[in-house]
Amino acid sequence: MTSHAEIERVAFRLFAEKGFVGTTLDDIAQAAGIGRRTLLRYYRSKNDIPWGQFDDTLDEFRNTLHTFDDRPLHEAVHLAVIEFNRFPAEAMAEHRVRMRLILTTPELQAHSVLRYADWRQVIAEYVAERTGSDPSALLPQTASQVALSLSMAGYGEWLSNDDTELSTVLEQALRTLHGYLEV
Amino acid sequence: MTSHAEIERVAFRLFAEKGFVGTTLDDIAQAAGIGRRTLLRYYRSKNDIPWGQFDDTLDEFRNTLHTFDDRPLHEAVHLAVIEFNRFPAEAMAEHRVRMRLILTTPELQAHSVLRYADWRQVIAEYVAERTGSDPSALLPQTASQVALSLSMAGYGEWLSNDDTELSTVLEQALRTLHGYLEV
DNA sequence: CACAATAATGGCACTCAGGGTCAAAATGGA
DNA sequence: TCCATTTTGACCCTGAGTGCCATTATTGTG
Repeated sequence: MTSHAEIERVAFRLFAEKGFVGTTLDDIAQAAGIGRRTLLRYYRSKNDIPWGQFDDTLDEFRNTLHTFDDRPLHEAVHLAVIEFNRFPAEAMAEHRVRMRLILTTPELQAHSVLRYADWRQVIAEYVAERTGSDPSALLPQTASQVALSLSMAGYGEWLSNDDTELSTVLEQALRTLHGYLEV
Repeated sequence: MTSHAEIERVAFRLFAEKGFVGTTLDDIAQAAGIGRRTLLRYYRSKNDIPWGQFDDTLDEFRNTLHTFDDRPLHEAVHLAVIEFNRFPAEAMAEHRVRMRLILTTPELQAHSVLRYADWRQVIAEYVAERTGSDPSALLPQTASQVALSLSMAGYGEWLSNDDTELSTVLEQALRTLHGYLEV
């Protein structure tokens, strides 16, 4: 019996050994004891393997946003982003490995915008709903783009300091933006 | 004699006819009267073809930034971004086609982060220089990420309204961010 | 003008990602 | 146990991208 968890365990081991590019789908399939064709049914592409079940978390993200309906809009988004990036302590080590791979491998960096497009859409829809506008309008799009850019800046900082907290750097990124825009 | 301009003219015609994905490198090479191998020496990849000589514009961008050394930091970046996106009136139609292709084709959307990485780096280095910090520090990274996110939001708006000015929407995007963060 | 050095070209063969098709195998009721 | 429905993986194909190398410009020099 094969599972996503098992495949990812095997894949990450190979990525660590031979690098993402240096690992072929055949390598992963063989190491996982399944056919290459089957592997590509579990994941839409090689680039999607490191993302695991990311899409499944978006529903929860949507709910989290509505948790903050009573807060000012920008604050609601900010708090929800922080909440989205909260993981149990024992999962942080794995999350670091995963995100370091994604954010340092050019192929995966590129692919990430496609995965984050849905994430941004969740924010855009929330902002649109609260402002009575269309998700494609300038405010929802700007808010979601900026939310992503702050997350990226935060993650970069987080990955370069092993002893920082994700929630802390995301907070710092927002404060940094405030300082940058006002001074 | 083949030139980048000639190749791109041929390529964009084919992209318009058969779509980006539906056009093969063989199609382009054949239509341009060159070998596929040669085409891949002119452009690092199929994804790079729509970008033309983008990298060459970065030196000018760097200079433009220093034009605004006497302005507040965030203003200097903002003005330079607008200046970077100024094109002669007769070039705007082509620029629209180019950017619409890039921003609506998933493969090219993904690839764009790799191309924009160098653009962001120019901003990060400028901000680092003016604040006496490292380009990889949080402020330079945040500033460059946000500058890109505002540009993306602006371009989205620009592409959806044929009669808007690029400089206008970029201005609007920044004002929208201010409004979003303060209200 | 001729000739040598250097650069550009494109043909060939190869690896790898990804997708379509289909028969075999596993699964899960009735 | 038998039938129906997924799941699997083997096979084959296309297309991007790379290394290698012989051929063909191009350019500089006498």
